[in-house]
Amino acid sequence: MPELPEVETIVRGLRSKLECNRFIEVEVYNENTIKNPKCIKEFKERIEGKKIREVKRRGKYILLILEDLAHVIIHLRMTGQLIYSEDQLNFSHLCLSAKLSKGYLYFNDIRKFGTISLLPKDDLAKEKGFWTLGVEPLEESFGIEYLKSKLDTGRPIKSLLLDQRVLAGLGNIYVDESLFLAGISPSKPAKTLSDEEISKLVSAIKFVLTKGIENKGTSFSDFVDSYGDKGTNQNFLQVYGRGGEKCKVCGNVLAKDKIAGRTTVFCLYCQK
DNA sequence: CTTTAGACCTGCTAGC
DNA sequence: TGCTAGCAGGTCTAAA
Repeated sequence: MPELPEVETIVRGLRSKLECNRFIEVEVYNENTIKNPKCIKEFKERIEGKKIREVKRRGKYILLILEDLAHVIIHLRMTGQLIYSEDQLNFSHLCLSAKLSKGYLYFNDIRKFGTISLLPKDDLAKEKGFWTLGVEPLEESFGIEYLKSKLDTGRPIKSLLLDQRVLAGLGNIYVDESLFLAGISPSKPAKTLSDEEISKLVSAIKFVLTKGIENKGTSFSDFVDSYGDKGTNQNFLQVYGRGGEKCKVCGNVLAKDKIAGRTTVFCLYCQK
């Protein structure tokens, strides 16, 4: 579920609650959630008692940086939820709970794909997906020049945009939305994009992500922020989840196809 | 280098 | 009403 705007929404909600808070006691209910260290006992020993110094987002990862600079690296995958509460709560798919010096932190995950790693700051390369992330699409380092430097391939542009080593944080929703807004077909080979298309695409990505954050994320089914509230961005989607319905711009029926292994919705007339 | 299928899990929905 | 196939925001691996 969560792409960059959803993860950013969660992080913004957690920041004031977690920074300077402290892990008192951690319970793990699903051992597979903990990737590193492999041993749950060791995980608990290394996190309990530690103060949280900083809460950050990088791509779709949530980072809790502890006082000893060790990183708790959390990935929500499809259905993970990270919820803070002053009071104790119950969840139906709880994977981990933490009693803090003030309040409680819960990791709830229906499909149990989500992962948590705890790594010393010199060992972050062990979390490979995290370590190899590309640039942040909302930062200045992402611009026309950067995108152009990555386009020398025959891969479909959608596949490139989903590649976290190129751009950190885009997923199926925001890629489809960005390509629609830029008027580019998702299957168009990356190397055939014109300068004008590259420029439009950069703007579209930044716009779509910024709006997603303003709307506090897209809640298609499971996404909730750190307080358990839904976002509103689903009300503004142009193409995602609308296959077979009418294009909001030209009125033609939106196409649905499998591209880069993912369901892709686009307009044959508006996207070339 | 690239794409694709399968794996990891559970729940929801469309269709019979 | 009830069952089943197919699908879902993600990523990793193995195989072609």
